[in-house]
Amino acid sequence: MSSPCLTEVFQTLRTAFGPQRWWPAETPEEVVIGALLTQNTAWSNVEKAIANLRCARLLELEKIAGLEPETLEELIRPSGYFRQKSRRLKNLAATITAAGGLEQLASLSTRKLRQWLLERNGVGPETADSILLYAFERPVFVIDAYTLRICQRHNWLAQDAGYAEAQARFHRELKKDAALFNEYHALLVRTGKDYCRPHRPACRECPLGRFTPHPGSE
DNA sequence: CCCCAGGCGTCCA
DNA sequence: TGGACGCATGGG
Repeated sequence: MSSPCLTEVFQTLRTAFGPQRWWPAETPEEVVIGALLTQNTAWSNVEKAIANLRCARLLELEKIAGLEPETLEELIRPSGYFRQKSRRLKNLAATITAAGGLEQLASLSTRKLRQWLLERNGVGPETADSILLYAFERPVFVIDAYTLRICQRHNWLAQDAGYAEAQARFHRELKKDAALFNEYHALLVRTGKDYCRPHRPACRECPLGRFTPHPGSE
């Protein structure tokens, strides 16, 4: 079993953990902001930054686009890399606002929209796909460090598999359903946080234990 | 003290 | 084209 059925994996996680209710945001604009701020950063730190923005009534792209860079830096400081992220978030907010907001961008095809997002400074594949899935509800599977680590550790993917390869596997094998992709990715993050840490053996109670191939069980 | 977190851009061989 | 490196805070 070097290639388990990904639908079966989903059912197992869904039964083990229940619904995850992602993305933890109240509006699509908040998803965009959170997606940028959470890059290589613990979500607990992003929450502090989001709280600062909410408290200042600045949790909107149009308002962020008009802030002084130093002002934004201080608000998002807890989320780390605050100078980079301040510049990138302001640029992204200004570009989206200039384009007429998320509602206007929603008229683009998923392919065009992904391309448009990837052209923004500071927006790579995971950030773009997170925005596509969780802000625009497009059926695009998000690959993150947890997803890659889980798939590699269980030998569902080659050890050197990258973003595109992992995403292709999920797209090939699953029905293109935004609600499914939403829940699936959230469940993989949950699983990774609890059971698939780097440099730590797989935890015994990991619900995915039975999907791990044993030596000689080819 | 250490390592890690829901990445990305740049630089250099 | 691919591997190192910088970016920064906060928690375990």
